Order: sequence, then structure tokens, then C-alpha cells
Amino acid sequence: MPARAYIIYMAAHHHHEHAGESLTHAAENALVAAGEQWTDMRSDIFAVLATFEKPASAYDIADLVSQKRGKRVAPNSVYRILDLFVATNLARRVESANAYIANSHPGCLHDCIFLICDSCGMATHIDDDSLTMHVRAAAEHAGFAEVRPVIEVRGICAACG
Amino acid sequence: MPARAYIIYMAAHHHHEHAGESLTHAAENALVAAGEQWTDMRSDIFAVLATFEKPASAYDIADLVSQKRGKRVAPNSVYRILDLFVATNLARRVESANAYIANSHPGCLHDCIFLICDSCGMATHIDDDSLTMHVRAAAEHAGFAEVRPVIEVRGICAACG
DNA sequence: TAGTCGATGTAATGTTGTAACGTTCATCGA
DNA sequence: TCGATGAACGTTACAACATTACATCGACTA
Repeated sequence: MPARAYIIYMAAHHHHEHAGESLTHAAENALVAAGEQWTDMRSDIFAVLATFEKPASAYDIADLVSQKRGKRVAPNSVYRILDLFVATNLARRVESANAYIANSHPGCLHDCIFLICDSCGMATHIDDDSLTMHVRAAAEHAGFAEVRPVIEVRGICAACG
Repeated sequence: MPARAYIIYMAAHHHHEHAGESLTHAAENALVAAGEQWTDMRSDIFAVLATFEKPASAYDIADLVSQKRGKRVAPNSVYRILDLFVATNLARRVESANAYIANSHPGCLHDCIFLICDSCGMATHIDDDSLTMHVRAAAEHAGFAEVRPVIEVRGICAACG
């Protein structure tokens, strides 16, 4: 296997890249499949999260959901549900931005690599299982268990550059 | 070049792994070499940072430096200097912990991979230039410039596992 | 000696995240 | 029917992390 094998920027299999309505349904299915309930609150929070182009902070989401419902929703509640989303792979936390982003293909597990633009804040993601497996392997080699890679790249995106 | 080439856990070259006194001197040299001043405040903050076993928050550092000086040092001042340290490679920010860690080999540039234990908070680091170069390459391929990888792994360390 | 520059101080405020506890509501067995 | 249970959500308060704006001080210098 040649070194070039590492220059694979997308996993070989196909994703359903959901958006809008379709994404919300995919999320609902995934959450129910995980044995959790799809409540109005969860639906609203996911919908708001999914409309963001950029990683959204829990407070951003709380504000919009509050508007949408005409009633204050505390950050607290948003965090609870975001944690659930992250645990069930409906959303990801972007550590270097203290923010969250909807997973556009829930049900499909990857260690994502996020690219975040320091200028416009936009985030895109790459799947390169080969690369992330090596990160996992390195961590396990060092004696770590229950490994959860956080791989993000800050920089200036093509549009801003 | 076989795929196994990626299973390299340490860079081939040798680091001077500084500690204590020696590390502080190395830091001073590096900072001066970068055209910055090595002031008392910077010295104190670096010294405190270097004594931490785990990534330290700016507030942790502010508290200890305040004690050491017998006079309150505001987080503000600490952040300023930490930013300088990060910019000059004397320290690193651990994004997933909102904390900082002294670079044990300043002057030597790497994209570090941090392993952080979710149980005890300890952080160790790995240098795998081959791996990080591929992360950089992937980001650049996606049109990103001024790329700054953030590669961290959360998990349970050998001691806690 | 006034100007300015880098470093630090001070105060206030903004942002992100958690803890503790209360309420509502559906379900379920006695 | 009644009370117990448990999940989801609400409310309040607070802790932790980070930034902004402006003031002060000392060194250097035009």
C-alpha cells in the first residue's frame, strides 16, 4: 500500500448528505433508533442548529429557539439537548470554537476533521478515516482508552483567502 | 514508502526535553530570539505554567502568580502574556480544555498531538510530523491557507484505565 | 522636555458552561 | 383510583473562561 493511500480526502462509501426537511427527518430517525424521544423541544433545537451555516454556540441557539417559541429557553436546556445530540451523533462539538454543528449524515460514524475559517467562521468537514485511524492508533499506543479524537484545523478558507 | 511509515510515534530527530531551571532558560532564549522582552512578569508566568503537571487555565495561573507576587495579577494580564507565549511557541493552548501548557522544547516547531485524560486531566504529547503533515495537506487541498492544526485526543490514560 | 512606545494595571463586561432543585406529564402496578 | 416512578423540561444561581477600553509607568528619543 503506497503512501499516496493517505491522500484520500473523502471516504470511499457514499453519504446521504441531508439538508433541511430531509436532514431533520434523518435526525429524528437516528434519535429514535438510539432509544431516545423526539420531542418538540429537541426538534426545534435541531432545526435551529441545522439552519446555521457556521458552528453555533449554545447561546445562539437558545436565542433563536426562544424567538421561535415566543418564550425564553434557558441555555441550560439547550446544553442538555446538545449533549444528547453529540452523544447520539446528531451533532458535533467544535472544540476550538466552543460551538456546535449539525451532523449532515447522522447514523454514519466518523471521526470528522473540521476546517474552521478564522476570518468568516465557516466550518467544513472532511472525512479521512485512514488519517483518523492513525490518530487513534497513536493514542492507543500511548496507553489511552475510550479514545475520542478532536481533529480541527484553523486557517483562512478559499473564499476569504 | 509503505503504509507502515505512518506508524511513527516520535519524530526521528532528538529534542532537548527541558525541565525546571533549564526550561525557563530555554524559554527566555527563545523569547529574546523572537525579539521580545523577558520581563519579570513573563518570567513568573512562565515559571508557574511550567510547574503545572496538567494544562493550566489562565485563572489558575493568575492565582498562583498573584500568590507568588503577593499582589493581585488580573487574568487579563495573564491572557496577554499567554497569547504571546503561544505566538512564540513557548506554550500551547489545549483547545479542548480551555487551558495552556508549557512547550518543553521551545524553539522546535511541531504540530503537537495532545492526549488528554478525561479522568485525571493529565496531558501528554506526541509528535508525529508525518501524521500532522497529512492533516495540513488535507486542509490545504480544501483551499485553506495559514493552516493551524488542532489535534487532540480525549480518552482515559494508562494510569487511570 | 514633550512624545511615543511597550508593558502592565484596573475595571467592567461579555461569553460559555454547570449545579441544584422544582414542575409537568405519561406510565404502570396495587 | 391512587400513588410511585422516571424522563423531559423549567428556573435560578453561579462558576469558569475571555475580552474590551482605558489608565499608568518607565525607557528611550526627537
